[in-house]
Amino acid sequence: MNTSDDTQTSAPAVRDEETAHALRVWIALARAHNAVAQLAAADVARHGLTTAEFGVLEVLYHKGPMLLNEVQRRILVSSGGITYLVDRLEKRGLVERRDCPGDRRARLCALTEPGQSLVASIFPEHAAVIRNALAGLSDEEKDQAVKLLRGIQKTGESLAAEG
Amino acid sequence: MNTSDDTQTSAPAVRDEETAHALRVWIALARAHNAVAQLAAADVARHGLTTAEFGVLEVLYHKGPMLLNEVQRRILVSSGGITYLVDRLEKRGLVERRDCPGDRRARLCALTEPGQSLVASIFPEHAAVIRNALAGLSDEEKDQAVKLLRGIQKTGESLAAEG
DNA sequence: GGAAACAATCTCACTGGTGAGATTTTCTTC
DNA sequence: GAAGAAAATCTCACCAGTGAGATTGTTTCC
Repeated sequence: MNTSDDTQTSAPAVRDEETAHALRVWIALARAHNAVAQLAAADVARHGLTTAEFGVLEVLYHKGPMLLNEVQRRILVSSGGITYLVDRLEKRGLVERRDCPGDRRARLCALTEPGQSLVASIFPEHAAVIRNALAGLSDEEKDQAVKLLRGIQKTGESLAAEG
Repeated sequence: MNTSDDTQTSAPAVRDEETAHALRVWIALARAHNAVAQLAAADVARHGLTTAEFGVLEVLYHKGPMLLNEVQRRILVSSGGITYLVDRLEKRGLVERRDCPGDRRARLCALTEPGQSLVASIFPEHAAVIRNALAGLSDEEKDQAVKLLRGIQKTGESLAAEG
């Protein structure tokens, strides 16, 4: 990500410096995310799950039954995607749809008994994979990282919101 | 990502604490990445490009012609993916394949003249989008973030390498 | 209490990307 | 210098996920 050939632009050097810093962060962010995501994906793949599928199971495990809507927002897929995803999990008997008392448009999504015990058996191991992936950072560094990353998220999301 | 109900596990509290920290970092990393990736994708989409397509063009722009192989490693797609990606860009006349002098298995990939000027016109604007997305962090915080993220990447990649 | 705006889900055609294996060329080692 | 391992790319069948629009139900507001 070399910007040293931008000498023909009229932007002041300070701004170029800031841009260069920002691009470095973005590259580092993408690579770090990719590295961890690959480990996470490889781990859940051993149980025949994609990360999205595991995400659904995990959120239902920790938060209980939930509208499709909410699951969708939490795991960041499209409306068509959540239907497809829950269809797959339902076919495998890990999840079930229930009517939502008080709103007949909506469906609740809940773990079945087999789904419950699958997550219970997978999750601790998966958490250990994540712990190892981040073991290069001390707890203080992890706190720092969370703070910085949340700052990035916040700015990004507010920019996305305004268009 | 609530782990406070793990009281039945035999893991010591210290380890649980480390795991909880790690999970928080992983969540924050995923959300921050997603927020910036969405902005980046929306920006390049205005020119009819996906992020992967832009990635190819950008790396060729900054590093010059390159084996398909190298492009593939840099933008993190599969072998089938890079063929498909370069096919698409080639059909649009933004990129061309050339024979590699000295190795008849390999193909070089290079920007065409239109490709060159497209990237030249898009890149500064795109860099500005990234700068804005990360404007919530001071330059010192950006440096910190890069350091922490590279640490995560390194651990992740070495874990992936060993299996 | 009816109309219109809004909300939750689902359908469907499509696309970006994967991964195993095929093909061609190069490197290594005997 | 021949055989086999390794490398670079491509092919192809497949799949997860998207997004526009349809459907059904709810809320709001006159």
